[in-house]
Amino acid sequence: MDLRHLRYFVAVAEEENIGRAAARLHISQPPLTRQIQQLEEELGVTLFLRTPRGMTLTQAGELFLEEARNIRALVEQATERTQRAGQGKLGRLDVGIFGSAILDAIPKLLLAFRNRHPDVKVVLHTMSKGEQIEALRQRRISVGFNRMLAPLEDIGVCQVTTEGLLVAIQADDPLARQPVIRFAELQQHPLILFPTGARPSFIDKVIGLCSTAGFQPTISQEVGDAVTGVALVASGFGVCLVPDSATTLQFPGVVYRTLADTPPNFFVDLSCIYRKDDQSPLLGAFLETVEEFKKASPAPPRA
Amino acid sequence: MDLRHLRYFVAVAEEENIGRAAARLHISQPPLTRQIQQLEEELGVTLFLRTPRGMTLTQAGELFLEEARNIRALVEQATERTQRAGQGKLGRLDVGIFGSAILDAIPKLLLAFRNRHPDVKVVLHTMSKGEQIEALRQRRISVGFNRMLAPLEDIGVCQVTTEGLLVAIQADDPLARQPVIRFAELQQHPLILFPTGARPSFIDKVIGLCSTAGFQPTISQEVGDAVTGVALVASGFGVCLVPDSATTLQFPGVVYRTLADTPPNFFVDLSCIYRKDDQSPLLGAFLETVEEFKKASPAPPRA
DNA sequence: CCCACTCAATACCTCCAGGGTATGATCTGG
DNA sequence: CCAGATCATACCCTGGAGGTATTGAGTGGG
Repeated sequence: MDLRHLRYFVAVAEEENIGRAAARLHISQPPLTRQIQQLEEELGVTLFLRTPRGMTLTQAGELFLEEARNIRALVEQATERTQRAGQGKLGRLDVGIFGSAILDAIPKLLLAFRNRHPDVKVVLHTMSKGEQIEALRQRRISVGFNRMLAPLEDIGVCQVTTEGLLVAIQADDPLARQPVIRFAELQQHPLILFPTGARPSFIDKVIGLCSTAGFQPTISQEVGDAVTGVALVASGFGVCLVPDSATTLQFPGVVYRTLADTPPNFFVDLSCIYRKDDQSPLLGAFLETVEEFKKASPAPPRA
Repeated sequence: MDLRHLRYFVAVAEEENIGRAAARLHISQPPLTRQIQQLEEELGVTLFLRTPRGMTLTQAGELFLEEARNIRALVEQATERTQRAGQGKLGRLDVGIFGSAILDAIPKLLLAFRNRHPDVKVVLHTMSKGEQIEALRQRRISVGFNRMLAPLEDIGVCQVTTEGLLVAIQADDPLARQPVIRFAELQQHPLILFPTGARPSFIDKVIGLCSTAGFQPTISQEVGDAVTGVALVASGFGVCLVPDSATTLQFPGVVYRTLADTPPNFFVDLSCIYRKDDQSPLLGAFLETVEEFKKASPAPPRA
């Protein structure tokens, strides 16, 4: 049996006349007759009563008509759904993120993606940079988000945003009175650094900035993410250098100040990573959305 | 697309290897490769990732695999169900019956049919002899049950049972003291006759018997069916001649007595009727059951 | 009562597509 | 670097789907 048989059968059942059904199917009458006979023979069941006025369904034929319609509808639906899946409009995308990156860009990006592809289920997994790469290689995620990603053989990188640097400082600190702080002025303040974990990381960037400014920083504490860092600032552990987006974290007793003299072209990047060999249309659609997002976002701020 | 494509696709998806799948399908490898390519082209979707180790499904392929399995299962089920319907093992059989025929044979017969064909829904419609024939012609029923059916051009008849004749009489009637009553002894008793409606009927048979016995009966009342007739006997309206099976009707104050001298070969028949041109396997199966039933039943009693 | 009409069925032909064999291209593991 | 595995390509062949012409059967109107 063949889907063609079902199509023909339904046509004949609906027209109750082989000639008209053949016309509807854009074939001639004799092949249609044969196909129907073939179908009946294969099933071993008489589906139609031949009357001088045409064909009428038997009880078994009535039943088979229902089934045939179901099957055809299911086939239609299957192709439609599969095509949507093939275009990255249907399916599931596993995304690795790290704690404090959820602050600004990622939610907006994911929202944009959801709007474009409402039937894609996006599943977020919080994991560190190293875990993300491992998970990519094991195909447990398709995309990861992180900062300071070194290029790798099998992993592609796509920069999502660049941000400038701010300093989070206690509101009652004398320096907080200045609208802009010079880097060297931080020398006497103990630094809270993040994230712990795989190096190189944001930590190294901050330490590098200090040496450029001519001093060795006093490290007060290393913490996992920006949120914890700013919380420690509120508690008086010191100051903390954070990306622009951290300003969405409003802590009582903490203010953010611009740094006057970060080097030109300095920025904190947020990138997403993916398998270079991943041809999945879902990944393609996602990276497309990332590109759109970069275009729509304001140009990277320069310190 | 074709059911063949689905079968091939499922095999490849399960084997994850075109060569093995081809072996399983009893075809050679190249045609299978082509069929898969064709399927992908038609859908416009990459279903498999070609790796040096074989084929693995893409996300869209995974989805299509599910759908393909569903479709194939549905096709299987459809053919199976249709075949059962074609063998008269599945479907619906509308049966016309008349009130008091439900007494003995019909329930047993329907029970036997239900046991043989548990998935056939038997729908009973109470209707008179004339209505049954009309309903057969309009295909509203497929089988009718009645007595004294004259053969017709388009309607086939099949005798189900033959029964002897009894007389229902008040228990305190003097005649009731005899175990056997001769027909002529009924001469003084008013008769309750049934059924009203289309002639010839059981009524004519009873009147004929009376004339044979040499008297003109006094007609007390004509009623619709045996149940009502026996009820009137209980109320003292007279006596009522009924088929054997009426003894299942136990009314207080009514007894049944054998008639000593009904003519040889006399019987009350119960037959079923059907369209001669009805080729439905359901009808065939039903008539088969009727034949079985007749064989299994005791030979027709002779008065 | 017969002829014209309507359908389905049959006979026969053509051609494409599905299947086969042989071979190529590519990657991997010893 | 070679042997083996795996998918892809090239090419041929045959069965079957579709086409045309015709027959067969049953119906209704004149």
